[in-house]
Amino acid sequence: MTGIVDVAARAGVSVATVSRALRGLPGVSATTRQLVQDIAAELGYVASPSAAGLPTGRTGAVAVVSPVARGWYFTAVLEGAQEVLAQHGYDVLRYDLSEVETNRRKVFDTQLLRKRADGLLIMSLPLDTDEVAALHAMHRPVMVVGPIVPGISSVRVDDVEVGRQATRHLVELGHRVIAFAGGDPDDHLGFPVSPERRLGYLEVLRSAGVEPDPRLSVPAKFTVEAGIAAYAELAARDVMPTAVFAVSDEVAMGIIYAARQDGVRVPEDLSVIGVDDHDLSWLFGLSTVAQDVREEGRLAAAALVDRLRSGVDTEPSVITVATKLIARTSTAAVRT
Amino acid sequence: MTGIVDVAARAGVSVATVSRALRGLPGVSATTRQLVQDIAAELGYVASPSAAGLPTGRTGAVAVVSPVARGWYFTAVLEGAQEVLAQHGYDVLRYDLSEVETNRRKVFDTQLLRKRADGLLIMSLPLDTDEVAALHAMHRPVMVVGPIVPGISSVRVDDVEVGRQATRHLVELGHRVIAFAGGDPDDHLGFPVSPERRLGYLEVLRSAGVEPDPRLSVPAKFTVEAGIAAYAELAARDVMPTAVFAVSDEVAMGIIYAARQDGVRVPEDLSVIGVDDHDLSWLFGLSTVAQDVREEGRLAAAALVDRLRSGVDTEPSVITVATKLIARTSTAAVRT
DNA sequence: CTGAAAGCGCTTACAG
DNA sequence: CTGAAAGCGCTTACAG
Repeated sequence: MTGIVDVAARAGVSVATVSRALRGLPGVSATTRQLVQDIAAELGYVASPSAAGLPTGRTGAVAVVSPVARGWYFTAVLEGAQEVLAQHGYDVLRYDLSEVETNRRKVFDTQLLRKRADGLLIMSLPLDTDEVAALHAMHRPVMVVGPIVPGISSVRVDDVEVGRQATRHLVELGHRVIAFAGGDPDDHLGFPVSPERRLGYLEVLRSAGVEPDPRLSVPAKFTVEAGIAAYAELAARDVMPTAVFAVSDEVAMGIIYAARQDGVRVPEDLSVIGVDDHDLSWLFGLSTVAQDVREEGRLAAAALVDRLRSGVDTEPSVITVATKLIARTSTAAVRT
Repeated sequence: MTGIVDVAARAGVSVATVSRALRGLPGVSATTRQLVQDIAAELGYVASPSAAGLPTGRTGAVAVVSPVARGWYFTAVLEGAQEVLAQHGYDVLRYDLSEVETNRRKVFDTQLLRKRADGLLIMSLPLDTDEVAALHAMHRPVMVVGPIVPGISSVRVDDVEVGRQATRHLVELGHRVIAFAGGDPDDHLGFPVSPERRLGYLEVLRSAGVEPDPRLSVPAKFTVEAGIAAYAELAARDVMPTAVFAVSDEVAMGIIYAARQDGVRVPEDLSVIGVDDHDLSWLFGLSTVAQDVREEGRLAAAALVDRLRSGVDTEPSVITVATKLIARTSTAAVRT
């Protein structure tokens, strides 16, 4: 394998000069630099990250952590992040927390990740106090996309506003009996997305003069199956809504599916709106509050790269990305 | 940051002993090993991969390469692969080739990846001769999932059989005028998936006594949009099929969408079958030839780990994963 | 079973 | 502008 000494020998200079020339460091004559670059290219030489990382402490890699391996949202964030990380020459190390406890410990093992990656991009993960402390102890730049975590920079959407946008759309269509599907009763870590979206929902309802009916709130995690279950739950209660605001598009898809199975027409009998603008949402004609998740990934990665470059650990910042209502055919004016 | 010398000092042994004890190497007394392990745990010590990698040449990471950053198929393979890679302690380095030429060169830059990763998992990528040569020159274990590449081990499904299974299902439902949507006219690299699925289609058609009509074959890449375009193309021709075999579920979704927009009922007027069993296929009632993509990822990763462990570069092997017809509601008996 | 020491391939003060 | 040399934190023959 070609090493720096091969390049140095061939170029008739020292390895120090090769190192400087190739990394664009000052103090190398233009001629020498050109020569070294040419020879490196000819030999196909690339510095070994392991070897370069030893003296510098830098790995040239960024770890991207998500709670589960898949899901539309996480892959979209990853795609955006990877795009800008690659542009800046960073490799992407991917971790997920699906084999829960083991991985979680592994990821928050200060030492491990610190030795593997220069920075950390964490997706939408409820973090407990210890974990936040571990993250700080890592002394590496960290960005989270999703929730606001005290002391850590993040890219997020305004979830209360998301709830307002969705509910306002339904209210403007004349709906007054509006259900909310979202929030996980098992979630003891206080993942705030669902509660905040619900807050916006409650707020708009009240300002429309509607007193929220607790029977119209049903729990649902962020899956299609949860949407199906939420519809069943709703149908079993003694008040039927004319519209439902689902916490995500996947939940909305489940609700639409279950409603149709149940002989309920969407949107004639029931309007359904989701959140995200999932890749396939348009296929369902799903109205939604769209967020540009790839862009969130890009912004987070860009901010991370900035901090990696500058070396200064700036004040935690919060970037809020705008969301936008997209009305399609799953919502319609209430029938009178 | 805690290093091996800290552990050694605290345990009152040499760094060599710490190294051996922690890696489970023989030649360490049980007492010493226990002591060292305890102290390492207490200090939260983890060996630096960079430092460990220098003398050994091993990085502890596997690179997973896909042609594009997303898509249901690729994320499913990644999920499966990551699962077993993580179990065996390998980190996952993720690359995609979306910023085409640059990245492609980067990935197939023998030296770079060789210095970054111990092994390579390549997804469904048409590889040209030079690239295959580069892969071999890397002298690292390589697995591909998807196509068969000469001289490289792979995990794949039998795409001709996939074509047979789908077409046989339609033939058994009485269909005789069956279209095929798939194959990319721009694909000059000869990516064989579509052609092979088409081969199975032609074969079953002929053995049912039907002479394939070239007007019933329309091109389509692996996207929903391509499915919509394929339907339009089909509808514009002067022979209308009673069924269509789409090269993937996403293409099938597009066809169903476009057909319904066009006032054509599925399955009453048109039966549609896809391939994959995409996560959301059941929502569309889509009949499909299912492949267990996560399992393909797992198998590929397991084979890779085997070769990484054994060190011997075994003969290229090909693992074929079975596919299975799932009949749902997008296909029905032909109307008489 | 254990340790001293060389070496992996780079980077970075320090001299010149 | 350039080079000699120390050092990054490990692993691995080699001795004992």
